[in-house]
Amino acid sequence: MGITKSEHFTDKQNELATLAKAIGHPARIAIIEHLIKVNSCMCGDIVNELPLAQPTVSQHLKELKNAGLIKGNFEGNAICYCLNEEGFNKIKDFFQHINTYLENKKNQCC
Amino acid sequence: MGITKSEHFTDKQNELATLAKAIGHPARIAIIEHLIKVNSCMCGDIVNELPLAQPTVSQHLKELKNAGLIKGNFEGNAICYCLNEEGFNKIKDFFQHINTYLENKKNQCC
DNA sequence: TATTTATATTGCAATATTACGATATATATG
DNA sequence: CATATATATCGTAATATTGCAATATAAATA
Repeated sequence: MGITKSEHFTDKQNELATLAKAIGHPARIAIIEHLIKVNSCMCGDIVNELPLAQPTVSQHLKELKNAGLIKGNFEGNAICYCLNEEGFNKIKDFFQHINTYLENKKNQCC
Repeated sequence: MGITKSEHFTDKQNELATLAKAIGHPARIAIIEHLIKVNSCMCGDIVNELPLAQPTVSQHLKELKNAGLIKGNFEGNAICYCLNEEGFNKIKDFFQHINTYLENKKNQCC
């Protein structure tokens, strides 16, 4: 059906899924990596950096913004984007939990 | 178009996107969390744990397996699933990179 | 205010994902 | 081998995502 039954899962699970899903596209990975590289930049720079049309990039930026992974400020008539710490902090705990588990695990069946 | 132009991105970017996408569903988050909680378990336990039909769960398990995030072994006539360290290690570096950046960043526009 | 520049939104076609009933397959055991 | 149990696959409907051309909007400046 293409419709996720999110009402059956916890808020935390849905939130993590939303964050991971937002990261789950190569164009959005590329945007995140570019923002790390240059610290912050104009939206137009990202459009030039990616092999996608401007409306497509705008859409990807919107998804990252909605997920809380980036934020943008008007700077003149352009918009300056950069990473949003809040969003990444939410995922951090999840992966730390997993890593701690993986480092200490024993007696697995596989 | 619903078709990701993966040929325009690096292998690394596509790989990370695939991993994040696999995590990007609450049912698959629930599966990962359950496997951490019980260390390893029969496929049937996961089916009982989730509010989804058996074929749907089977499909989610397949996606996690294809992404390299879980693995399964036959144990009698059932299958024992557990986390696959390899997959999670690939994401780990990405997030560590981001976290290191976020902890040291300065002079952002936003 | 008119123009330019930068970004967002709309509308739509192509493709992907989610979900599940029905069914197939694989293993264990009688 | 027949049956039971566990899991996977198939087929299909509903919905979501991706991508872009066309267009709208917002801010700066002439």
